[in-house]
Amino acid sequence: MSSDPLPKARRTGKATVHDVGRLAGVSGRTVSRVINGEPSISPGTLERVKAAMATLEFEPNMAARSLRSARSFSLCLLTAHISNFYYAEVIRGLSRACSARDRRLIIQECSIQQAMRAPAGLLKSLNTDGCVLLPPLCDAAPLLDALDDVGLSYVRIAPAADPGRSPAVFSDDEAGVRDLVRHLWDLGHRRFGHIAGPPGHYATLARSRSFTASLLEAGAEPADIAEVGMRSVDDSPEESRRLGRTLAYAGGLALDSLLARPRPPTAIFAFSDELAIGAVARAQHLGLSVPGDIAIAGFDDSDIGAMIHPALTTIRPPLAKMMDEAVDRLVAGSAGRPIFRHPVELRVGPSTDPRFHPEP
Amino acid sequence: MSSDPLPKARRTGKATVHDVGRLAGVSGRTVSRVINGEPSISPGTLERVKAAMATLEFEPNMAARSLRSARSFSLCLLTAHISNFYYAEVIRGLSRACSARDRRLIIQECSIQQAMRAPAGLLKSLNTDGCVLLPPLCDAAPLLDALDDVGLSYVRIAPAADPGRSPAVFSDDEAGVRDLVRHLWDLGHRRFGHIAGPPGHYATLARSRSFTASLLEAGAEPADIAEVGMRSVDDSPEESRRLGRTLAYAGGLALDSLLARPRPPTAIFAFSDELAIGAVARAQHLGLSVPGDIAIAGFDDSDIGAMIHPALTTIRPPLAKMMDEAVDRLVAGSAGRPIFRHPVELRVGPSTDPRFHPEP
DNA sequence: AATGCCTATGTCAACGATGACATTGTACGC
DNA sequence: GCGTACAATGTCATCGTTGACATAGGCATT
Repeated sequence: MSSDPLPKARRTGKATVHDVGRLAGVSGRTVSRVINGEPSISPGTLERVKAAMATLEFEPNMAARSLRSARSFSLCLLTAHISNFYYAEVIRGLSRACSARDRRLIIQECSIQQAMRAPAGLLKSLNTDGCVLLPPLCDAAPLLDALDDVGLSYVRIAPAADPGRSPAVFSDDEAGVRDLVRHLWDLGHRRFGHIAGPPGHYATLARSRSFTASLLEAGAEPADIAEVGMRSVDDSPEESRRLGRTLAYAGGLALDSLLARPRPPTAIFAFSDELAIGAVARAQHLGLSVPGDIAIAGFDDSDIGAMIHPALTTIRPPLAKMMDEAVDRLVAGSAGRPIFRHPVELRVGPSTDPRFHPEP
Repeated sequence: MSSDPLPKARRTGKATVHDVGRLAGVSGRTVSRVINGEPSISPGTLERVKAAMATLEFEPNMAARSLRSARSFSLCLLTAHISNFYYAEVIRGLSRACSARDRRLIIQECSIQQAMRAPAGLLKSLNTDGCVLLPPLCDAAPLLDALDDVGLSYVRIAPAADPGRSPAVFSDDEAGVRDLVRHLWDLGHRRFGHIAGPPGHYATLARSRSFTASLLEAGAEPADIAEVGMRSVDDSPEESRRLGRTLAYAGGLALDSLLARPRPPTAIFAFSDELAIGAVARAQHLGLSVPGDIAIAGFDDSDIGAMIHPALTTIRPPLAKMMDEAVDRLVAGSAGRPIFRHPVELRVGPSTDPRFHPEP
């Protein structure tokens, strides 16, 4: 029998730090240091270890890493409802940001109620280093408490108006809405309508307040600023899903009630592209021309808004950058980080601007 | 000093199998058996252990489980491009199916090229028990080889026409297209157009072939069946993303070329809702009434198709069920499982059926 | 009664990386 | 020339669970 300590038969074919170390002429501990980018590795050693890792196609065993270091190297998107409208961009952004930092991205759909019912269970079992919370969960103080309790770090995605505690990544929705108001005003509109978002969300508040404030500032008559809400959104996934299917209809209904006013608006700003699309479809159904008879704008810059006829005027939050910041906060920590309001971009399209599509 | 073996100070506040065992009066090993649902636990023991787990809010340490048992308890959605159109439903379905089986869902965006360039790296580092491969990767034999090489199990999502090797979850696209053809034929249409999907995907082939075959069977003149493709889709995420933004425009261009034919079609079937939406928007831009002048149908039953005006006639694959089967195959294995073609559902809407929306 | 078999449970070590701590070597200051 | 400091690396035990194997008791079979 060889006295040379050959690698023991392992269940997985994978190389371990010790295999790499043996090949590079160092201990496994040193290989570990290289993996973790610890300082005080001599350049020569670094080189040899890296070469050995490449030769053996070494990939660190995440389970062992997690077990020993009590980190999971994964982040979680925790959200009440995965919709079609901007989640693709959110998930894409998170996925890339995670890849870039060598983290896994876990998706967990979970209503506040679920999270509350079994916070210990669900939140602990997530087994993750941190969570990204998307708008539907933004104002959920109890959930944040539960997360604090189990010691999970998190980042909320929120509009700048959000006075909430705790780390958050902000978009400057207010500024975007101001730009939109200027655009509509410059087109000559004087009577305005707003289709508000789901109640209880800071984004709903932020966009609505900014719309009204900007209009007043521009010189609009208070009587010519109308706002209609949509019916309350239950956060259970089933209900949200059902509503996801009908949110556009809610936009249509809201349009109806705006048009029923004595002095109906000529320009409408909807909380989201989804509501705006419903409003556009409803207007078309009523035989109205958009934007000829009524201008309609949304928020999100969803792919879909760009595909309908007429393409929506909308406001684009830089989701990719925001997700990048979110992941960075979770990985690197938020300590001492200044609040940054990610600027949003007004994207003018034919749904408000007649110059885009000459009527046939 | 107490001789009672109190729980040692642990880094995390969490209870371990031993803590639970002590409380329940059994060994940690038995607790482990309960966790894993192993047989041959006496009912009394089972009861006490479960009670102890509840009392201590015990959650098994995933890292330790993974390390010891060489499983990761997580599944991965591996896809080239996360789009807005049906990914929400796919991810929702996977997320729930995973939750139900106590698995984590990891999302990995990854082009074939990326996967090929560093298969060892990327695929190994995924650290997952199995992968769900979505259409853009369906025909990627090299990727499947790479997955086989690293011993990762996987399930493809595919149309039934796909002759590919290996486990897959099938939807019966052909049957759905046949139903659609019957619907269009019954409405009196006799000249047809098809907007084909991205080249090289089995779904493109399946839907296109079934459309033509069903029409011929119904008695259509071969000269009155037109098909136009869309330009080739590169699978790099950047390119896909860019195309994601413009796929609807591709639908519009395709419509133009169908309308330019000597005997233009009166009914059009697009490979996807996304292409169909572009075609509808283009038709409306040209001043055509949908479905008055031209009927347009899609595929996917995306939320968005239901929101535009007119709402799309489309074909609904039961994605939630399919994702459930996919997860089940990965968790429980595919051995001896018969192929099941998930039936799809024709959903008729006003984009083909004039009875839905009386012209104003 | 001895044998075998099965059920229910326990003991022990090991999965692979890393925290805590130890050790060597080298440079620097006085 | 000796102490101190720090850089570079090694040793060892450990994270929490489970695979491999052992054991104790019960029942049936011969």
